[in-house]
Amino acid sequence: MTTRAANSVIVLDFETTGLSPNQGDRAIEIGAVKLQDGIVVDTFQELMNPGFRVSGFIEGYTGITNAMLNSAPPCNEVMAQFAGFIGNDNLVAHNASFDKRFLDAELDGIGRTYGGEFACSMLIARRLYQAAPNHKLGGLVEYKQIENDGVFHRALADSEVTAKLWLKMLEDMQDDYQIASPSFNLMQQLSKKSKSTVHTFLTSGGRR
DNA sequence: TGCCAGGCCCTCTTTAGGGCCTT
Repeated sequence: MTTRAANSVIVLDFETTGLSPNQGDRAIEIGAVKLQDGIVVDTFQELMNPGFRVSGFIEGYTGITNAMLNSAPPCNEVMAQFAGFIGNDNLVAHNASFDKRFLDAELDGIGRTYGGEFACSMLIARRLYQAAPNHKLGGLVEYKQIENDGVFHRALADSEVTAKLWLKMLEDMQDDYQIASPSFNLMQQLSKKSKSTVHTFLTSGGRR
C-alpha cells in the first residue's frame, strides 16, 4: 500500500491533441512539479506520441510539432512513468476537470490508477481573486505578477506557473485571513463555496 | 467547409441559456 506524503502535492498540466478524450483526443505532453512544504522538490516532463498526426492548430498553439512527436515515446510508456511519479499524492491543475479527464483516460488505457484527489486552481482563483479581469492561467500570472519565463502552453512551463499561483493563493490566504497553514482539504472546500459565502468561510478559518 | 466536450457558474434561472476555462 502506498501512503500519501504529508504536505506533498503534484501540480500537473497536459498538452493534448484536442479538448475531449471521448472524441479520440490524446495527450501529447505531460509536465508536473512536486511541491513538498511549498518547495519544488521534483519535476516531470515528457512528450508522447499519440499515434496520429496533430492538427496545425495544435502545432501552432503549443509549439509541439509532428516532427517532435514522431521521435517521442508512445503515450502508454510515458503515462506508466508518470503514474509512478504521482503515486498517491494529491493533484492540482488549472481547470482541473480538463486535466483529470485526460489523466483518467490515459491511465485507464494502461490499467493504472491513482489515489490522490484533484483541486482546481482556476475555481479557487475565481473565489479569491474576484476582481481579476479573467481567470485564465496567463491572466492570473499577470494579475498577481507571478514570475515566469514567458513560455506558455508547454506542459512543464504551465505546471510551474500553476504551482507558483497555488503557493501565492496559500500565501494570500495566510496574509488576508490569518489561516496559518491552508490544507489541501480546505482549498478543495473553498473551490466549492459560492462567491457570496467565500469571505465568511475564510474569516471563520474555513469552519463555515 | 465548419464544427466537435464538459464542468462550473451566473442570471433577464431552475420546464434554460450562455460565458468562462482547458487543448
